[in-house]
Order: sequence, then structure tokens, then C-alpha cells
Amino acid sequence: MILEQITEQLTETLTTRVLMLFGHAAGRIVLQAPPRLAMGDLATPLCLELAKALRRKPREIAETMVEGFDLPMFVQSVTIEGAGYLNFRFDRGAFTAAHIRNVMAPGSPTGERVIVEHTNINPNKAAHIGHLRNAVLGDTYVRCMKWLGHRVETQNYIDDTGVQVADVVVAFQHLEPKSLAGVRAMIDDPGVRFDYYCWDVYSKMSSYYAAHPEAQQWRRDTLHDIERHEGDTFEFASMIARAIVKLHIATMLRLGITYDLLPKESDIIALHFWDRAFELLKASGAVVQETEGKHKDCWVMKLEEAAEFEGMNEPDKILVRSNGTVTYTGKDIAYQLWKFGLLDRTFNFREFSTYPDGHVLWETTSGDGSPEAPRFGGAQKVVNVIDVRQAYLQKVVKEGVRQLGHVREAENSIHFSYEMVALTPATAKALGIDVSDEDAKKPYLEMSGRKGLGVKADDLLDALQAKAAEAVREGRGEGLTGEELEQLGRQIAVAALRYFMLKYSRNKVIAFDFNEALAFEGDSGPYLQYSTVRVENIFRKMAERGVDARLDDASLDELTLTEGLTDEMWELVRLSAELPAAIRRATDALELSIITHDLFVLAQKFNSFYHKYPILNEKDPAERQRRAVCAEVFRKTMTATLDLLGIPVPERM
RNA sequence: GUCCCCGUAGCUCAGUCGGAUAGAGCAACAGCCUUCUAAGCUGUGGGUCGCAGGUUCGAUCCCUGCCGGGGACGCCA
Repeated sequence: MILEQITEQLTETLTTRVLMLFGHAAGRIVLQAPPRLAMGDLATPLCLELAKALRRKPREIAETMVEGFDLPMFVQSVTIEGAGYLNFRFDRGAFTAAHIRNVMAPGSPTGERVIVEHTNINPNKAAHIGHLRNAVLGDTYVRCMKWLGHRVETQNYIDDTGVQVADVVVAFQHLEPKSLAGVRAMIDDPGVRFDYYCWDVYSKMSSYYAAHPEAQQWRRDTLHDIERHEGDTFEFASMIARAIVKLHIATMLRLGITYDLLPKESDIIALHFWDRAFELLKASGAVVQETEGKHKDCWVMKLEEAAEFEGMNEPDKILVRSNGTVTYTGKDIAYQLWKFGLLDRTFNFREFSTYPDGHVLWETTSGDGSPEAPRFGGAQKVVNVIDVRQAYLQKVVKEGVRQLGHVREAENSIHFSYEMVALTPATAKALGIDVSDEDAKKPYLEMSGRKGLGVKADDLLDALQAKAAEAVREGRGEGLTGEELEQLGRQIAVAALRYFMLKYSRNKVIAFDFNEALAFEGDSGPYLQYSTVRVENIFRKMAERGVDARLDDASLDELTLTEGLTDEMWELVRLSAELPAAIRRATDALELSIITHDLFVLAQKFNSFYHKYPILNEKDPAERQRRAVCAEVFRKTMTATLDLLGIPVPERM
């Protein structure tokens, strides 16, 4: 906050001075922290840039610039360094005293309604680690956007009528027949992991299709029956989908991930969203019916004129097949229009479940809705968290919105794309999967639900939790009840997993490795937790022993920090002050690894500080206060930012 | 064939505004627990930033080409 103000003022002053002194209009002013603290707190290479245009030496320009420079509040000095950089140093004490009252202050409400859709797992099998990356990115993004002041609605789209669910239904009806009651009993049996069970069923069904292509007729019939709501088949599908969605919700809740709404594909069909979208698309000329060629009788969207699709072999996208059925992409366009409130019809809503904190999870319905339902949809901005392999389809959806004339909504249709989580050949072998010689040479193998190749989310969480609980027991676990151990294990597991999913840049393939995911040291979630537990302990111990940290307003007003703040202390404050801008950058760029990275660097600085500057036993009250102030800035920064990352802070570790 | 992503230390990765001496973690080695928790800290070694050009006062970063790896482009979802 303060830092943003300083940067803003310096930018303005620099621009004005360049204009005033040299009659030159400067472009964008670069102001960033110099590589080493000794060089100051902010620096600009402005004079280097100006050298050519002004035909003068950089240092000469710098000297003119510095003469009579009007420094903003909290800035103490400006100097010329290196080849002609202008370096600014802050009044450390004044800055710190102001910053400590303002650490991680959330943004004021923007009024912007944002829909974020993430998770979107096919409800026919257990969630795997690829789904976790999606959900963690989505949930963290939601938390950051809310902190920035946006009004966010979180949706988890359920494709309850698709091929994947149909295949499990086929298996239950043909491959290893079970009655409706039999499946119901399995779902209700707490001893059966129904999502795990279906994981295997689904992959068996897929191999069966591969060996018996004629069996695909079962799939077609099943899909048809599901869509027409016919008989047992429909019952099977909705029962299975519902049971598995509940398990997915539970898995995600382990990570603190929740949703506001579950929109269901079956309701999109039942409420004829597509029919309405189709009318609009036809009316606007965005789709046309082919009368000849290989797409004869299909309704297609022409993409050849859109710059994004330039050079494509096949620039048309079929939305309605020659047999009259709509493609997935078509339904997706209809749904995207609904999200923006551009489809003149909507769902009804009813309660799906209530989270332990009382938050209600809603689902769509084509039947009667609840009068208590909040207003869903009608957003100004829609962010879809979907892996990069669907980039093409997301572009088509965006283009569909654009061709209907909704240019602004198309611009605000954001594909939050990220790379997949894959398995190293070694991990695949460790899971007991046959790896061909050819595959063994690859850097990684794509996970595949059809092949049953993947690491299940709950298995990974269980492993993390067990390892964490064990580490606590071996360490300071004496006197803890089993329940407390489990709670700590759970919190540490969440930290390890969420951090792991966030720390890589989004367009980097994660080649999953158990040892890396299970790391609790160094660049990891537990390291951040541990640092926070440490700082909390300092203040707890001070309170216990009656040592006054002098952090109340009156004491802070008397603060005489300027002389005593060492580089190590000051760096904590400065890094803390830089975080809000980093979070803004991270959400703008959809690059959340910026946050984990900066937080890790901050925690490293703190741990250094911690060893060098004991607080509890420091005799000089002024020095103790200075140290406590820095610790407090760190504490506030960590607790607030870990919350944005969905990482809990344990009582002890 | 067209398009997208990746290539930085032994391994995994930062370096997302073109800026000063390219940084972490892990692994290796050497130290630090009567002192706020050693899931920690301090130190050492480790680099052709894939290759070749170009733009620039300045390139890991921007442009072009090439090499290697992955992905997308379906009347599947």
C-alpha cells in the first residue's frame, strides 16, 4: 500500500522532471528494487534510457535530475549509482511504523462480479493429482480475487450426462451386471470406496471397448437413454454421478476447497439452453448450415476470419452434427452465455449440501428451485480453469461469444490455462503399471483415466498426512492425543500439497514424483508453516513471561527505529510491503507461483533473522521493540498470505 | 502440415516490465541444538542460460532460423 504510493509518486515526479528539464516525454518509468540492499530500496535506469535521445552521458543527465529532487514521504535520499542509475533510499523507521498498521490490508470492494469455474471432474471415478492442480489453482485464485475486493462465485461444473459416466453405466449393465439396488448398496456401504471402485470399472470398460469395438453400440444406446431420462439407465447414471460428486466434494474439502454452485449438464439439456443459444447463433449468422462437402448438413461456426485461428487446416468448427445432435462445444457456448447473463433463461437452484462452516453449496435443477437461492450467473468476468489441452476449444467458445456481438464479454472470457500433471516412468512403475520400453525412455507419461493410469488424490493426501503425523510424533509429539496428531498431520499435508501444486509456473508440466511431493523441507509448504509457528511462539512466550513487545499504538508512535534497523530487519519489512503488488501481478498474470515464491523468500529471511536476533531475552527495550516489530510484520504477512493460499497455520509442529 | 508450451547448476525449478556480479531448493561436503522449536541456520563446491544469427547503450528475457522434448488441431467429451 505504502510502497505502491511511493512508486506512484516517484513515477510522477520523474516524468515531470524529464519533461521540465529536458523537454522530453519519458515512456514507462521502470522502478524496481536494486539487486542488493546496499544500493537502496528502489532504482530506475531512466537516465540510461535517456542518454541516446538526449545525446548526453547518463551520469550527466542523472546529476541534473537529482538537483533539487522533491522526495516523496518515506523516501530519504536519492543517489546516482553505477552507470547512471537513480537509487532511492527509504526512511526505514517511518516506513516500518506506517507499514505495520497496514500489513496485507484487503482491497476495497470493486463491485465486479466474477465467476470462476474449476475442478470440473467427470463424475465417474476418483479424483487424481491432475484434478488437484486444477482445484488448487482455482481455489487459490478465488481467494486472491476476493481479497482484492471482487465478488466471486465459484462453480464446479458437473458433466453428469457425458460419455465417461455412460461408460460406467454400461459396465454395470453389461460388463459385470449389477442391479440398481446392488449399486445403491455399494454406495451406501462405508467400507467401499465407490470412486475407487469405479476407477477400476471405468478402465476395465475402456479396455473392453478397445478389444470389442462393436460394444460401442452400448455406449450410444446408454447416452441416448440418459439424455431421454429413460428407465434404469437414467437412474444408474444420476445415482452414480451424484455419489461420485459427493466424494469429490469431500476430497476437495480435505484441502479447504469449497464451491458455491454445481451447474449440471443434465439441466442445461433439460432447460434447452442450447436451443436458445442456437437461435441466437443462427440469427447473428455466426453458425451456418453446410449444404455440400464433407460437413454437409452440419451447422458450423466459421473461424477462418478470426486472427486467432489463422493458418488452420480446418477452420470450421462443427456445433451441430448432421444427425441434429449438438456437440460439447455448442453446449459450452450456451453455458458461457448464461454465465454472462446473455441467455434469456436460467436454472432453478436447490441446496446440494452444507459445509461444516455453514456455507451452502447449491446445485442447478430443472425442477422447482428454492426461493432462498442466491442470484447466480450474470458476471462481468468469467474465468475457466482448464488445462492447456483444451485451449483450442476455449478459443472457440470465446469466438462464439464474440461473433454474437458480445465483444466485451468475449474479452472477459478468460481461459486460466495450465499444463498437465504427468507421471515419471519410475512413478508409473511404482504404481504397478506396465511401462513399455518405449514409454520408459520418455521424460513423463500422461495420466489417463481410461487406462486407470494415475495417482489418486486421496491416496496422495493419505500418504502426506501419515508422513506428517509421524514427523510430529517423532519431534514434539509427546503428550499429544491421537486426534491432535491427526489434525496436525492434516494441516501439514494440506500445506505440502497446495504449495506443491502452486510453486511451479502454470505452463510447466509437473512430472509427478512422490519424493518431491512429500518434501517437507526447503522450498515447501511445511517450511512456511514452520516459520509461522516459530514467530507465533515468540509472541506466545512473551505473553506467558510477561515481556511487553510494545506493539500497541502508543508504543509504536514512540518508535525510534531509524538508527537501529539492520539490513536483515529492514529486508523483512520491505519484502512484506512488496507482497500486495505481487499478489495483484500474480492474479493479473494468472501466475500464482509468484506468491509462493515471494513468500518463501520472505520466510527464508525471517529464519535468518530468527537465529541472529533473539527477542525474548533481549534486555534493551528499544532493541527488543525493533526486533518484535519486524517479527510482527512477518507474522501478520504470513498468516494473511497463507490464508490466501489455503494453507492453515498449525498450533505447533 | 499448422499452431501452442518447455529447454537455466548433477536433479527439480525461480528469474512474467530488457537493467547492475544469473539465484533458490534438493543432493554432496564442513560447521551450529543448556539460549524464542534443528521441518531450522551458517559456509563450500557446482553455469556454453539448447544452438546460430539479429535488434539494443545493455538480451536468460524481444525478433528470425535451427535442434531436442511435450501438447493441440474429431460429426469424442
